[in-house]
Amino acid sequence: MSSRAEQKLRTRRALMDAALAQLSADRGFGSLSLREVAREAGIAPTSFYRHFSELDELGLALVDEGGVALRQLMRHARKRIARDGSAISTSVETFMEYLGNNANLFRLMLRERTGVSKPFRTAIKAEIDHFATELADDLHRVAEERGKPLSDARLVAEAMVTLVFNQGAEALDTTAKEREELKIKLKTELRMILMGAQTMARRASRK
Amino acid sequence: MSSRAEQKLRTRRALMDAALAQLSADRGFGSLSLREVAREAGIAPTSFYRHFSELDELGLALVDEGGVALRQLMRHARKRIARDGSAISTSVETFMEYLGNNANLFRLMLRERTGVSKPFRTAIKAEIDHFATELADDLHRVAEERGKPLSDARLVAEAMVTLVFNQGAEALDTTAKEREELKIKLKTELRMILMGAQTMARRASRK
DNA sequence: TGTACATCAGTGAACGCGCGTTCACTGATGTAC
DNA sequence: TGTACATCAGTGAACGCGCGTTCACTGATGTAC
Repeated sequence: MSSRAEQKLRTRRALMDAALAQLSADRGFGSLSLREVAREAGIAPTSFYRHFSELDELGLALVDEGGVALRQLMRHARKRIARDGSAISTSVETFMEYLGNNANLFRLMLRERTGVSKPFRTAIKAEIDHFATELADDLHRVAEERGKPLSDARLVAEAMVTLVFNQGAEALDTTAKEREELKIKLKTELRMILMGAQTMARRASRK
Repeated sequence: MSSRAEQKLRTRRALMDAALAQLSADRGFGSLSLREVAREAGIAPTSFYRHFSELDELGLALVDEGGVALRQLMRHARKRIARDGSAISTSVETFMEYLGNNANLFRLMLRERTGVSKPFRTAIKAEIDHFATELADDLHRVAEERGKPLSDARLVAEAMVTLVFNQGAEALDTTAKEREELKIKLKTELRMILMGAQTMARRASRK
């Protein structure tokens, strides 16, 4: 690649990093300004347009990266589960690890998922949907392997994803100690859903 | 009350209603401006300060009203449950009814619950917390009455509230048909949690 | 390898806009006597 | 009941500010021959 093209990519990255760096519990993507992001990235406001046609386009590029992180997370969790067993506990641990290592990326995903911009909501919903679908497949497969049938794996997966993401959002700005408590709560909640779904499946087949 | 004081209250209400009226799927409280709300309420921008010291103060007044709506909702649901039984189904129906009748008030609560302003988050968390506490009490009481012990009623209540509020947020901008499907999903999810919690309690006591 | 030309990331000045907030004011309503 | 004064919700002009976006430009990098 030409050094000019490389430099362009570097500036693009600087813009995305600058936007990410501004996010916090009290700062959403919606409150960023193009001028501010450019300033933080060290370029003139007008140069922004060499990389994105508007600020939201940068945001959607970040959402894409968030989707990549989610898929990595799932791959990683599967490997660990294959090694250690204990699907729920390992999944929660892996999720919380990723959360900590990509705090602002997840912040963006978690907040804009229910945010004000339709393109953001749509893009993030698609990523989470994909996540839920993979989880549903896993649940189904494991249920077959263990001979413990499950009622409505897809619905179980969606409920789990809802709980995981909500607790994740809470975990973002808490102390390590509170985070440990959140993990325990979350694991218990997930186990309840799983047990409930197994019970419902058993009762349904007994009829 | 003096007619002057009455008039003041009327203007205050007009401001709050104007703000509420601007909310939608694509419009959060954070994107409102003081000037816009005043314009919509039919007063000069400067007059706004006769009623609130800043826009957020108006928003927090709306959150208070949201809290009142939540408590009404719970009272209403209890009455209907006492009459009709079927706690989960009746609760979900009542919740969705309230949601439809106070769409923008709930929109505010649901969105700002994870929003960018700390005072909003704190105030809404307190309202939802109160809601969860009451639900936990109910769950506990019913469990005793029916002789079906429950593992960790508070945690069950929190998980239920999370699921109800998330599906509620989704239900706000859907067709009547999709909303019916959401209700069914939600009821099933709540039953799974409840059953799971009962199963866990039984297993724990068997040891 | 050297030269002439094309590309294009980054620039700085300039624009019009809606914003929050201040200020001194007006005039209807309320109150004291 | 009438009068003189106090209160205060609502006003309009004015301010400075940061914003997104346009434009014609510069000069380093890339390319064709």
